[in-house]
Amino acid sequence: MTYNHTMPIQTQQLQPAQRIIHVVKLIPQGKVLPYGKVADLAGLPGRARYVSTALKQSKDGQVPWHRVISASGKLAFPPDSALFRIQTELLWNDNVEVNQGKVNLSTDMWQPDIATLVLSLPF
DNA sequence: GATGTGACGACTG
DNA sequence: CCAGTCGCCACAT
Repeated sequence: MTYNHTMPIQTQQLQPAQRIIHVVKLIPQGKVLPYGKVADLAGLPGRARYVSTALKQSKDGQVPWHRVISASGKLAFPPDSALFRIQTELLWNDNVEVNQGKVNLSTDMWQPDIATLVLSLPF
């Protein structure tokens, strides 16, 4: 079929928040990913804060939200908060060390290869 | 629109 | 390292 500009190109359309959740679900056990990187992989550069918004709204227990951390390697919650303690425990369950509220990004950050992304991202 | 609020991130001292 | 500042962007008021 020849291209007709009157018909829109058919692409897999997922809403931004859905794409964020999709990316977060790809983070393997034992690895973490900063908010900004999640946004990048979701095709939303510069929208790190939107990642936290989307995660907060998704109360789906299937989303490994605890694997998303700040770019500094620190957990994003205040150390005295309940969520901080929960996230710390979930990360330890993943076999990820959390010391002083921080994880070792050089060893524990997810670094997917291009092929994995091409095969995993439906957009 | 204007304004305020974040589970952010880059920069600075 | 850290703490503060500022830019950023989606959302709620």
